Amino acid sequence: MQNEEISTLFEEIADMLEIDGNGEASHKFEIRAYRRAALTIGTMQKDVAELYRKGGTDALMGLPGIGKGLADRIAEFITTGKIKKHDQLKKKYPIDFTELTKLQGMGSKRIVQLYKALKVRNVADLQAAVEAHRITNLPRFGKKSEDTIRTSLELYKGSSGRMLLGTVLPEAERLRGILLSSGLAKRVEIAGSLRRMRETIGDIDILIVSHGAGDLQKFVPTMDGVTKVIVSGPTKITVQLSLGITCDMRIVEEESFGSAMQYFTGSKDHGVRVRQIAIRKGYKLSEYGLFSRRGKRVCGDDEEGVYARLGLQYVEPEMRENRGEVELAARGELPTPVSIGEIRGDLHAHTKASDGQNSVEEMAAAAEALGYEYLGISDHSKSEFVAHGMTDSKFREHLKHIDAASKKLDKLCLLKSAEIDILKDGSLDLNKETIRMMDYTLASVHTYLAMPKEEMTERITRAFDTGLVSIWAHPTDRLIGSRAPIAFDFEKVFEAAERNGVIMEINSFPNRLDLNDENILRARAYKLRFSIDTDSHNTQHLQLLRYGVGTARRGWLRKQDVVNTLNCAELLQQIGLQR
DNA sequence: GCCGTTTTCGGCCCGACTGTTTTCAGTCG
Repeated sequence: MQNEEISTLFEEIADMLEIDGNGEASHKFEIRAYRRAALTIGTMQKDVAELYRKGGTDALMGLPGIGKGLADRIAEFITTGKIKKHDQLKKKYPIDFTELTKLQGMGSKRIVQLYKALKVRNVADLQAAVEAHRITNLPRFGKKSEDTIRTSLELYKGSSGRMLLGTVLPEAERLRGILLSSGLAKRVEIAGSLRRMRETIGDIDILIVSHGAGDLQKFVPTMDGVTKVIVSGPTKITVQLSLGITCDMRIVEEESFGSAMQYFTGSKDHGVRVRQIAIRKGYKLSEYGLFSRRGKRVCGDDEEGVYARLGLQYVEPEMRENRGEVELAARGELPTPVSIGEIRGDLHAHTKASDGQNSVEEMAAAAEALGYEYLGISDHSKSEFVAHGMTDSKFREHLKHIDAASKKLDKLCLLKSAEIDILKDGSLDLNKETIRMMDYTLASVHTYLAMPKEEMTERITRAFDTGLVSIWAHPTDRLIGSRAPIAFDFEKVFEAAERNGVIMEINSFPNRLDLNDENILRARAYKLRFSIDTDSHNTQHLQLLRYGVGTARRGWLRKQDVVNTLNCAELLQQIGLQR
């Protein structure tokens, strides 16, 4: 799948244009167009190349932010593997913008300044320059800048080598599809951390039951997206993908498919615990099966059988992290995690009224197509200037519009909401009268993220104590690999949420996944409920829900812990402002 | 370079913060 590559190229073109054509007014907007398109392509879950093959550039122009010019560029990449404009700019600026811009405090201007002064082309060069203290003396840089860059480098290193779940899973599914339709494989399944829905992925693991390993060894290198073969044997083929990640394909026998899935899904620690239990019960468990002491295969063709034979409840992949799940499974006390089919609606979605890319009506149609009962429209409040946040008066008009749009729908119910900024002092960014017109509210912190822990705790609890917050959106504000979570006292904040009935959001956006699994597990100690939302900014984003559901399952949340498994009437009764 | 119930031109993502300056460039949301 080439979505990520196209998105990256567009981002880089934007970065390079930023320094290339200074001054001209039209330029600014061209840059913005490239960035908008990069976001659209980078977050859509469908294969953009397939969309092009089926519908040509016309189909591409149906995507938000893609017009004639950008559609042509996308087509150019799909057919030739390059974008001429990108190549030309890159010749002028041979710099790894993609990686360098991931560092906080580094924009295209500073990157180019460092390139011109110190020949910094990539993250490694930058690291060397920081260590040699060569940055401090540059014009408009100083001690503080060097420190900021050093901190960013540390955050970067902590996440490097891994890619976002939301980037890798669609690619793994595409590869699975190719293998299945090749006629060479009877069965193909995704295993590893992808199956466990970890927030970042180091490599793709795919298990295959084949009709003949020889053919697969010949076929795999020809697959679209495979750039290099690293290992190729009868049971294991490792390849490099153009996505920038490796893929391990293991060819296993049908009779040991279940035990292989169990083994290769992991986690390592979970596997160790399960194998300890096997030993205690007089078995030996490996990827080839569950064997008796005398070496006789007892089972292995399906995973459920392996767990059952060991006297364990089946453990869902997302829960296999050795966080006590094996012990609970042995006692038959494992909670059943919420599943995606139980979700009846999405409570966090933006529209053109603020920074979304689709209209209320378009978002509603997309939600209806997913079979949802309700969709909460939650646009930004006025402090979110960049996001076209709305003033109180604009909001009232907007809420009326939502009501009118809802009346025209057969099945779907549109809910009136807002994503209201929690201001610096803990007050809300809209007045009470406006808020009272809504069905429920989301509140979130978007500014002053570096606030000290005590102040931030005070700010958040004060917002909760207004009694006007239904859902706390993307609670920690972290961005995976690029922004650390805000600092607050979990105990005090969760207690404040408890006494005000504030629901914790699990934001499904791939670079957020916030709350994350660990924080959900912490929050479970309180009487709190959760809402799994997408934070959609266009119709495509509604598809991102599965990442939030995966995260919720990693946090052991059950159906009854998640408010958007309720039907519309129950939901409004329980979370609405008029409760 | 995109977009349109003010539609084929002329808008569009502006303001605060930070660190560096001595009047502001760069980054972020």
